[in-house]
Amino acid sequence: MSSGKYDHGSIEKKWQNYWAANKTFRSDIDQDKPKYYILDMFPYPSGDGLHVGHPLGYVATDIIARVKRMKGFNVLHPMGWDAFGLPAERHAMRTGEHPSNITRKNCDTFRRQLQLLGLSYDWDREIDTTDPKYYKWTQWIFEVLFERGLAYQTEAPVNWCPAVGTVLANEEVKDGRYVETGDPVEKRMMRQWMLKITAYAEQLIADLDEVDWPENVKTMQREWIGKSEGADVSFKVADSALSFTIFTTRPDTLFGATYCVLAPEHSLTLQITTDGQRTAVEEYISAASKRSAQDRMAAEREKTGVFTGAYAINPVNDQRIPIWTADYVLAEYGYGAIMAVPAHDTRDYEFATKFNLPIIEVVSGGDVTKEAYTGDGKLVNSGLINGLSVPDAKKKISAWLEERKVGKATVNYRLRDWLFSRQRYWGEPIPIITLEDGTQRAVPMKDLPITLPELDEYKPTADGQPPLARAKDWVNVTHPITGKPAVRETNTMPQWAGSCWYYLRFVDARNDAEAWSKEAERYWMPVDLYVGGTEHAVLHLLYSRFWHKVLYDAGYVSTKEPFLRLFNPGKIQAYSYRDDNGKYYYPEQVEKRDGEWFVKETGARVATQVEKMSKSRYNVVNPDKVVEEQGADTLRLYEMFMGPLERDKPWTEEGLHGINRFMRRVWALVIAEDGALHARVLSGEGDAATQKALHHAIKAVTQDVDNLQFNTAISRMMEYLNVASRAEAIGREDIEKFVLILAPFSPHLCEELWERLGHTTSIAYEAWPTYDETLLVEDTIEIPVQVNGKLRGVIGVAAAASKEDILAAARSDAKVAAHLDGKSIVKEVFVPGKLVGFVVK
RNA sequence: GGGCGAGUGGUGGAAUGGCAUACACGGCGGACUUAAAAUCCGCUGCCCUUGCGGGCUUGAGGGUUCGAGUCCCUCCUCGCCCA
Repeated sequence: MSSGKYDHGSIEKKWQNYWAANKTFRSDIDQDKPKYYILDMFPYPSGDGLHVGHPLGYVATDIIARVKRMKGFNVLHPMGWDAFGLPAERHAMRTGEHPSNITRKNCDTFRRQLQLLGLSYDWDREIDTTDPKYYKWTQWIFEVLFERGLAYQTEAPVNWCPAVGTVLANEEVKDGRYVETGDPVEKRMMRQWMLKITAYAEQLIADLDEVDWPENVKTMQREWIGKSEGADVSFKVADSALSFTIFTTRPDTLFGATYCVLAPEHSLTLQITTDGQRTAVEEYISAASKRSAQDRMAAEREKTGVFTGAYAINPVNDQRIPIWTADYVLAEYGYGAIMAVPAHDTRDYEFATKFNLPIIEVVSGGDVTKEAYTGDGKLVNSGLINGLSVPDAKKKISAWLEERKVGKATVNYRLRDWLFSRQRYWGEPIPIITLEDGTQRAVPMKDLPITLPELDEYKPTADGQPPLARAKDWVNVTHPITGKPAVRETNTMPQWAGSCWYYLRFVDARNDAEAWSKEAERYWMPVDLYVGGTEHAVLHLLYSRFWHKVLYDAGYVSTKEPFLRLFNPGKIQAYSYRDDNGKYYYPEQVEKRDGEWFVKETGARVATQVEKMSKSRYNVVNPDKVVEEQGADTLRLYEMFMGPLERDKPWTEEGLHGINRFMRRVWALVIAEDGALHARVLSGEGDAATQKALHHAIKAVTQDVDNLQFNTAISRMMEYLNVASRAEAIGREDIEKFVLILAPFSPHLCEELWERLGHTTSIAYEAWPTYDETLLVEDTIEIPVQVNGKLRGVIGVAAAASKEDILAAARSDAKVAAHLDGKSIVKEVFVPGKLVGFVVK
């Protein structure tokens, strides 16, 4: 029974069932077709479910995936879950419920919500990073790193969060607190697993030139890696056999070094401290350990520091200069020690001014009595490099240092090795066992995965060991080769691990024999388009590029870079309502009166603002509700119509209704009230204007989709609809072409229309329509006429008219003539097909 | 402090150096309706003008150009990243 009513609910359900039953979007290797791998950054399935902001990028990639299929590409478009994570573990600590239970429930919710949107994923490739069948291979990759010497243990200063009982990565700490929970974080020395990402620093910078990514993301990565060229210089400690090495980007200013600074954590700091200064230095070190790196580096913070009582010998002039310790020098950067040149470094200048240390100018060009001079100039007060420019002085002094064996030119990176272990339960176990003699072995491949043991308690042990240490039977093992007793590693991997390589698993997601087959990797990789938020611009994208390069060097993948093109969608925002006390109200609790907003119940005035959607701001919009009331097609189209994909923009209920109206008008264009095809579709060819609008729309949509400009593509389809709904007759083929170009945007509606137009197979693999350029050519065109740059008239001329005819017509136009009258024309401007201009005096 | 991006009607936004404000929302008026919703039609940047018509307008100010939202310089505001 074909209804005449646009019933989005039944239509969407019908086609979602059809796609699932027919596995319409399943993708298999097909050497005869060009491949297209389009990937969304997979989500962490939180307990809150989706809000309408999440699927913005997913809808965009879905449209591209659908268009590519229609253009004959074999499309790989998968989805999965980045499901390890702290919230599930905290839930487990509170309730004792195993984290996998809550994780499974959350994945089910996310999958259901995504499927409601009609996204054309190949669900047969769904992956879940917490599935042992998946993390078996995460462990395998860790072993690849371990065997290549890229995973090692070290005693490292770490961010320890006592409340959570684990270490945190630097990026998880802001202002001395854990960004997720706000709990305080302190520095602590601990034995930790590290990954040697620094070994790839140079390649990670260099290969950015080969990918089509937004420049700002490339810049962020370059800055994060922070390559700087300079020199290592060795300083002797006066009256002792000790020495220390510093790194400086300005070896040319060595003669201006008036003191040295060791980081509080530097191994020599306490050792060289004189008895008189010991108490002060010890107190200072203790205070510094409580501050975060970001906090310590903050330029606006007042500099602090303590004199150690010791002196260093400047190798270039044998001068004795005091050694201080100060927390603006970080142990993790360079060697944790610097030479200070206050005349030419702003932070040293600030420090020297505060503590009355001497300032010696060695580069001319500024006024060092007022501020540090960091520019170029001629070297002064600098012995053998006097008179040279800064770059020349750098070269000469570096060579001089190298000759005397007191230093050398070096490259330094801000990037540190990646702290890879966490003292948590809900992560991948690190597949390493330690024998009694302390040697460490990777667990043989045949024994992977090492699955997580069941625990009664998910908290760290009383003596501060990770939760896995509670599973005694699990921890104590026999080494499978030597038969000797050994213990398992009780640290787990950070959440980044699973997301580092999931794009590779997708190419062969059900392979139990290997992480992926060579064939599948060669066919599908690299990812042609990767879409996800800028919040992953550095970490996730840097970590996975690192793993990918290791896998490339090990011969497991065939490309140097995993993601060819990257796109960052903006965020969907929403209006929120807040009273003077900062209390938020739901949109349905407030009303607008005379341009101001009030709480309905109390009449209190509230301020409204556009903010990021979040539960705490009472402004999230639930996609389930939108789909129920207006349909998935409306939601999809609205999100694409709101504005440029890369921009942040606010959700409005009115805008959504406007798109729903468009959906209903499209329906009514094709389907009559009785459910049969509309009479206009059945009659004749259609007029030229309607056909022209169609071909304009095809052209625009084709181009705009390539550029991810979905908002303008939709505008053009609306223009077509505006023309077509007035037409008496539209050729059947023409209406089909319109349905075809709209199909990737609103697939359910278009499948239904396609069927009612008499087709028996899915629209998903129908050929993408082409446009006829000759139909777009106008016979007569309107040409604006300017006099002295101001628009004075518009003339209609034949498109083929000559320049002379058009200029004559322009001159004789009544309005134009009035502005030419009594003046002399000094110049005529003629832009074919565009404009005529006169310059008069 | 440095780098990058943005700033256009009441709102979201459109515009290879060439008719600024497409498309949509909202608003106003009308048709249909007992009425409302829905739908359809018309108008809708601002100012002056009864009208005809005229002037102004892309964060501010300058510049290049016959012509600037678009290119260049200075500045302001907001966002992000680095410090």
